[in-house]
Amino acid sequence: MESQLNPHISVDCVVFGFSPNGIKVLLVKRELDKLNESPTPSYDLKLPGSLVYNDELLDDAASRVLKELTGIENVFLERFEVLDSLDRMKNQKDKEWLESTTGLTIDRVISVAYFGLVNLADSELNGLSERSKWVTLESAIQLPFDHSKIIQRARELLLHSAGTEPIAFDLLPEKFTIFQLQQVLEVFNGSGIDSRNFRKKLKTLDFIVPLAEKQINVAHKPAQLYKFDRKRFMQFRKQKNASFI
Amino acid sequence: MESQLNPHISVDCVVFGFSPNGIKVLLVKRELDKLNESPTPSYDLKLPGSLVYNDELLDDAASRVLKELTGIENVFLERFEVLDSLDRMKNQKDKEWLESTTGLTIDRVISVAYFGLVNLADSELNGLSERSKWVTLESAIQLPFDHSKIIQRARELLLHSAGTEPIAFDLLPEKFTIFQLQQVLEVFNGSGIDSRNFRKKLKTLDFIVPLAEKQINVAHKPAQLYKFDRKRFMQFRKQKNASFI
DNA sequence: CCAAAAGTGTTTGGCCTACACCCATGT
DNA sequence: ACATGGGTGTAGGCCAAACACTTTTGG
Repeated sequence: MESQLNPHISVDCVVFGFSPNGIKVLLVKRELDKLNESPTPSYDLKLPGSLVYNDELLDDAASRVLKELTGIENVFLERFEVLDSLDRMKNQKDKEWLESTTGLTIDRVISVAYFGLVNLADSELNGLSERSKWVTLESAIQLPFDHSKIIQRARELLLHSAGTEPIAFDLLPEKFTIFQLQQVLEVFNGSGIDSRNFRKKLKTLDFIVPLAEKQINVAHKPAQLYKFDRKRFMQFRKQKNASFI
Repeated sequence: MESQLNPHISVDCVVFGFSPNGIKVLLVKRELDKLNESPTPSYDLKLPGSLVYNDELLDDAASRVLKELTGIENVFLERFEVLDSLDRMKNQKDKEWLESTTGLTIDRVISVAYFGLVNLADSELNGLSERSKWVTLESAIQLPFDHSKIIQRARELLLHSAGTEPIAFDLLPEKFTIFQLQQVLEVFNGSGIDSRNFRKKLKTLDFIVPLAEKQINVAHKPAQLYKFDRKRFMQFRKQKNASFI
């Protein structure tokens, strides 16, 4: 097993950006110059995704590809789907593009799709590469391969999993207050969580870990800071009716 | 794209067999003679699984492989996991076996795992092939590749979805008694449902429909018969915490 | 009459919900 | 002082769990 690209296995990342204006999705530019040899540079947009190395785990490949293509790192990506249709490359242009960029002969590619969520207000997103772009969900309906379908499925997942998947924590800073967590969950819910009951509930959840630290320089009583323990959450979610809302 | 085996992509099927005594899992014998050239035939057991053809959908591959290796067909198989660790072939014997049976050079294989459920009492299962075998979950703990781990994950899925997916009704006849339903759910649970509470709960569920019919020729008080209304169930499951256990 | 499963009510404890006020800090 | 979010307790309702006996049939 050598460190070379496997021509049959790829990953694709759907990264949603959360902002008060709405939800956007992160795409990357795909250069089409080499194919049609036109004098003017041309491109279209696709999901950040690529083939996987033979000695690479899928999770690692997803993080690597996202970093390489968009500059974004430290996004928690969750595997959610396997794409295996036989007509994924039905557009000859897509196949040629993939062969020209990888230097490999491509017949069939099975793709494992990942899903992530970031806060567009985060300053860390300033490392965004030139070739990547946030677009609205409405404008991501005619993408290469089956990428529009993947985005559609990820969007359904987003709507149905606010209380059972750890997506809320992807929108929060490392250290957050209970109030911040509540605000994010209220956006998913459509608003209306009682703060006293919410705090009581959180005290029983071992994956919300209090830190020996409080807010500073805030114009109110400084709040206790907490962190999210993902491992403990993964245990928690295995229980029968595991919802933290 | 020709009809040949893809050396990087496989499917594995975890088929659980339900019986009043407990749950069993379907394994197939793997001949090891060719490897060690011993005079006495020897084999061990593994999950029914195999490489996928390049022009074959994963779902189709899973059904085909299950049919070919065990003789069982018409089982609803659900995709539930992707296995991608780098040490899936850490046992050299497994790699050699796969290479000798496929005639291919194997480096890395990613496997897509499927899950299915059948009633061991069903007469249709008589087509079971000689080389396949139902074993208890306890005796399936030291299997080749990562098959024990796959079974473990499928078992968790089974437990998690017993009360939220309609899988219990796939094991019951068209007309069933509450006691029969309870027995099925008790096997999923690992046993222990209070019949009085269970009957109370069921009376509130409109998808368990009483028929104008009772048991006949039973050596006890004849029980009311019920049928399962799938459409009403689909409505029911859309609710937030929809579980009928 | 015996075996086997059918069927039926009440009590208890835990959990979720609703609800209102004082606290610490920066401006 | 005042604005802002931080942080706390209690009472009521609902639901799930624990618990035992009588009924109906076939053998």
